Amino acid sequence: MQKEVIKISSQDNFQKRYPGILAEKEIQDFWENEKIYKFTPDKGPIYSVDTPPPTVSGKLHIGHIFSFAQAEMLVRFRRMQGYNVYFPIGFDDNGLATERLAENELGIKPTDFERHEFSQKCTELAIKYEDKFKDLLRSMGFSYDFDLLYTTISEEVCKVSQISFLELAKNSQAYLKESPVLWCTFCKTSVAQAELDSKEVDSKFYYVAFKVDNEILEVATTRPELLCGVVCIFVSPDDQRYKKFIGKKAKVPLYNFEVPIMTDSGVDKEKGTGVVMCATFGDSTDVQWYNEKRLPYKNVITAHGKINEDVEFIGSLFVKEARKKISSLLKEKGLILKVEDIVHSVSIHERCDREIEIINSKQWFIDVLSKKDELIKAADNVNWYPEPMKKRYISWVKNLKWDWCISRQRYSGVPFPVWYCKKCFKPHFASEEELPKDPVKSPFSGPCRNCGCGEFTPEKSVMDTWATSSLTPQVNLSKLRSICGHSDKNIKNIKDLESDKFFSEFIPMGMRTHAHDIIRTWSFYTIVKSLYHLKKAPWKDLMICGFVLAKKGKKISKSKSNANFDPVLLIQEYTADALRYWAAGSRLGNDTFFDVESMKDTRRFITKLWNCSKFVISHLEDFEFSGKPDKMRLVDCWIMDKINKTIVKVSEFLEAFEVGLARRVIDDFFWKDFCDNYIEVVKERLYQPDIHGEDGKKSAQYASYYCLINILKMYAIFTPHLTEYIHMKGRLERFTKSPSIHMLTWEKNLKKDIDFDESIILFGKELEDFVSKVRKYKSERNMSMKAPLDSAVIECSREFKSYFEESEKDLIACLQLKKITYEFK
RNA sequence: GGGAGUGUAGCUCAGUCGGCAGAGCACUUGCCUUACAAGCAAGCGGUCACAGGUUCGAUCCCUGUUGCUCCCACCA
Repeated sequence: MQKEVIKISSQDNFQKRYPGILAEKEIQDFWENEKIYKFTPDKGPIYSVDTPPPTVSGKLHIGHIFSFAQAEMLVRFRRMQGYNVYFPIGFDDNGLATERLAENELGIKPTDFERHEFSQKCTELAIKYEDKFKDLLRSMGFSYDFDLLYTTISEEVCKVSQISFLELAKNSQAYLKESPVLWCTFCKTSVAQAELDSKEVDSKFYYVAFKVDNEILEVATTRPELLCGVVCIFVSPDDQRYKKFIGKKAKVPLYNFEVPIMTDSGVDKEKGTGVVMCATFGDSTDVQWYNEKRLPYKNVITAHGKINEDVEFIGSLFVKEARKKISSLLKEKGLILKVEDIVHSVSIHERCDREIEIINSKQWFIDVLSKKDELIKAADNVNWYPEPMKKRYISWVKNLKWDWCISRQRYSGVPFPVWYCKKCFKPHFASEEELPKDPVKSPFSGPCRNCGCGEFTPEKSVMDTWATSSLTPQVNLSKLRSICGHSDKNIKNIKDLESDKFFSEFIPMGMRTHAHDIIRTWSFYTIVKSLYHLKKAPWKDLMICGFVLAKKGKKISKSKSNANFDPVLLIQEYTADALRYWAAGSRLGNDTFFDVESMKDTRRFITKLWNCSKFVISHLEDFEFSGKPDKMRLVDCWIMDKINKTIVKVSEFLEAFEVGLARRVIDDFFWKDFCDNYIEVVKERLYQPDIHGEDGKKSAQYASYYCLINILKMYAIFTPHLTEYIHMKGRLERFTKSPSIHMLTWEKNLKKDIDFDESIILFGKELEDFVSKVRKYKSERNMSMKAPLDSAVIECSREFKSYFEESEKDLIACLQLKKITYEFK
């Protein structure tokens, strides 16, 4: 038999069930209308947050939601500590990812347009997606101030990015150089080391016969198509087998030109035949040798991934066709001694998964290799949460092999404000006043400062998108200045900001947050830029979140196979608060799984908090919140001390960015101590003041209100809609004097071991044990919890007897006892 | 090959700065109890990866082994 709906009070605003998604919509509108999260510069000390601008490449997935949610909880915590939180959002809408989106969605090719036309189409498309992103972020209850929004393709951001470039170029920290670069022949652009992935591929080891005088020197290679580009042969210096060849010349098969045989300790005697051919360029070792040994350069592979047309046998063929052709030619001539099937890993471009080549090309670089030590030291100026993530950064920096190539032969991106003299090729830069500048659209005026020539070609490359997003602290600073009415006109150098009054307050920013996959890009590049420009750390704290993995241990990507993880649908089905509560379920930095089953837990929580609040609030009708009553019952003192202790513990975890551990502590208190024990024990005192006295009711009202409001405040960072809805519908504004739960501050000055009476917390423990013992007795006998018992024995410490006596009436009522007797432990 | 994390109940994960091993889910049993059956109470369930060492005592500290995950290197 189901119970009838119980009427709580005449003014009851509480539906039987929390209305979920409807409530969330109502609350989001309320926040927006009341501008609850609006940033106002002069409201107090600023706590600024550098949030990751998501790449506009289609959809936001559950992984974004997971890490964004964890970070946002921290932001809410800071806000409720009284900080004036600067919490912006940006979108990264320039770069290859957005180009790909435009190509796929609009069915267009960049080569069919002028650069700025194609770029324009990308931007228009990006705006469409950004609106969707915004809707989703809003519907998650993320408390950004959308007025602080920036996009990386915008003029203001372009300007910051170009200023950075000019300044680095001026200081020779950015330089133009023709040299071997990592090159994607599919995307037809240079890329940086950070954009490489690797992949295991099936391949073949060809054992090829080189001739030295009249002897055969066997060389194993996976890339016989590069024979025409061989510039040297290397053997290990202590390899006895080949001692006699050192210093001689080897004749390259098919092509019959001669190359020197040299030694290098990097050669692995065990691998292949222990003889390596060095071509320009098969891999990064070739580049290293080319640089170290000053080897000649032979142009084999073109930007389009074909063999140079002048090459005999394989000219104009794609690399893989060329490989086939060369290997069959070698076979025909009996120059292949053996072919071995192998699996080896190759570098691929993260955007297209195609194999990377190394070609000679003129590009802009930012020097990082010569500053490795400083960059490693710079890691110490930031607090890494969790700490071990710092090691990933350090190992990345240690292993860097390439300066940061920042020019991309692409379309959508920040242009380089540079023109080159047609005659002497000297680069000429735009002046800071005219930024942002697209040199393709506006010609350079004035003669060449080197040769006097009047003709120039614009730099057609655009910048790596990270060259811009590495400046988000500066972008945010610039935004702050502009909303404060300070123009950026006088800012010619990023360094000029140093004298700015906002600079010292804003930089380093309070915290940066992102998932661990972009340590080598976003963290690293931002640290590079701030080391060069600002000479200080970009942020104080760096919070690094984990990933959401699909069940198989696979990364969830944007691919369709993971459509059941679509956040929009999940919010519809389970509410944003449910997703948020789930997101707070794991430790910082740890990867997690998403399983719809886990949504059951969160639904259970939401119902519980709703019902608990309903109960407490229904007993506050005649409650006046005017300080602590004189006579507080001990049980009430206990629960208040217990929640104070909980607040301290939760704050400690949040200070360490551990939202998951923090939530667990609140859950324990809320569910066990407060709901299952405290409320049950004081219930009758609230219902029956005629039996238990008006002061007993007042004491219970005070304690239960105090706990409820603090429970709501703590949960407000996790489930902001639910807690706000309770605050609103429960008319808690009567007591809090605040329109929103999110404008309240957490209890302050609760310091560990100062504000609590430890003995009363021990008493509470014994009280809980006693309640549990009686319940167990009834449960074991299949009795109803309501069934009366003639007597029960409290086994307690002697010192707590008087405490228990004071609480006897509560216990008798709660447990339906007739008599209580005591025994001492 | 180098490094980091991790291995605790069927599942997901806490925890112990060395002292009887914890939660939620799942499962079993019972219970309508003036908030909540989307609930409550109780129960079942563990060689704390393995092997040594330190210790009165080790799941925790140390050494080694091993499984898994990730980062980096490996690309001839």
